Amino acid sequence: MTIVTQPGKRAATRDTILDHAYALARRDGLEGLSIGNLASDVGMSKSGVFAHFGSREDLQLAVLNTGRQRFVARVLLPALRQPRGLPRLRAIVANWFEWAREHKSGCVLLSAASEYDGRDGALHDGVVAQQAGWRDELQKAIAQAVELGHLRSDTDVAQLAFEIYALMLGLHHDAGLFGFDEAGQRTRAAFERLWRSWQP
Amino acid sequence: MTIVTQPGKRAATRDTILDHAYALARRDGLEGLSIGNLASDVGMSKSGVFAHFGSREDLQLAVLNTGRQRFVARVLLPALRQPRGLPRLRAIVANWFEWAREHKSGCVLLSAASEYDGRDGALHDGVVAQQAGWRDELQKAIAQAVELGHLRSDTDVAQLAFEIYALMLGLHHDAGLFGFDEAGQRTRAAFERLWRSWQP
DNA sequence: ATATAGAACGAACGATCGTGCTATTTATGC
DNA sequence: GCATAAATAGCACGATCGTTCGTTCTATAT
Repeated sequence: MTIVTQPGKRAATRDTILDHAYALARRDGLEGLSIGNLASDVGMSKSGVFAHFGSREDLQLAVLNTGRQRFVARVLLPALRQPRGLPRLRAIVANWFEWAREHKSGCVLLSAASEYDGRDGALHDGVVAQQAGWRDELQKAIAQAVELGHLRSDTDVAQLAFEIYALMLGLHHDAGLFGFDEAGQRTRAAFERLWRSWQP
Repeated sequence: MTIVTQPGKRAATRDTILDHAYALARRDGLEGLSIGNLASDVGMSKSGVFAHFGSREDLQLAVLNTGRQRFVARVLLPALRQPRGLPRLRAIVANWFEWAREHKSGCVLLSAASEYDGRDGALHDGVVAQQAGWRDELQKAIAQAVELGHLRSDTDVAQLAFEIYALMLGLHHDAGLFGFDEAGQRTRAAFERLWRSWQP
């Protein structure tokens, strides 16, 4: 036989665990994630799950990384297939909007940001790195739109990135507490105003 | 003697506990708040602390309420001494800005919003009520500014409230992760643009 | 001063936490 | 098919969790 039966058996199980862990962390946050809970959710023993990560903190870091990967795959990568400049930037925002719709009941990345902003340690560092990296991607897309003349040439790139991010925070916040539909409308209206005010 | 020595001895102790609990919850969130930790922080026994609240959930609700009271006292009440309309609205934003500076290492109300947005129960309901109440106050102040002609007569009150709130979320977020100073600048710049675009 | 009520303590409970360690099962390489 | 290695289970540990209960201390009222 030997299609090298399971070269990634370990990795596959780990992915399954992370899949469940991600779902649990969406509800309870990374701090609310416990190995016992996760194990019974996956259908494994506590020690079986534990062996894949070595510590709870490493598990949390892995879940954070899972969130990062999924966000990039859902929001950034599809947008990179759009032409540089405003089309790509608007695609990022549109994909992000859909991400928020799919994650209105809890986003690991955002809850991690508020869980670890006031502490220190590996998770704090991981969250800051993730957020800084995403902000950087956002700024790159904005800068290209400025260079191509799709946005006003005096656009403050970091400022616009901040405002875009703030609106998405507002969307997540209101969607989680008051429902997605109204929050989505407000966010759309705000973005239209935002694009207009940076129009060349 | 009898100056009715301590009519509020119980209430005073409760306030002391809540003061410590509020500080701990700023760091660890309401979900990270534990009675044992709190007791040793206050310098009391676990059961002594527990007796003041009856359950952990009631303690968490009391801390949430403490946060609400402090926010109102710090942000809303001083602004109510300003004349109605734009002055009052700007005072609210300015006080809120200072609140964010003082709470850059963690705000109970905001972390509670992200901890309980995807669950149900008394804490979820409390958070939603608190947030809805604050949004309502914000809208009241905006509506007055519109009525007095300080803002464009076609201003969408709920929309402006959403955008103000989103900017403050951005401030909290960036201040916690990247430092207050830059986040503060961005927020100020965004507000100036915001006021201008709703100017009559 | 003494009786009474209130507040805080101390110990214990069952449960769960993260983390080791040792079997046992399962999959791989010859 | 068998030896070997990897993956998972089982069990136990110390710690901490929220909660209960009975006791002790403190402050009030007579």
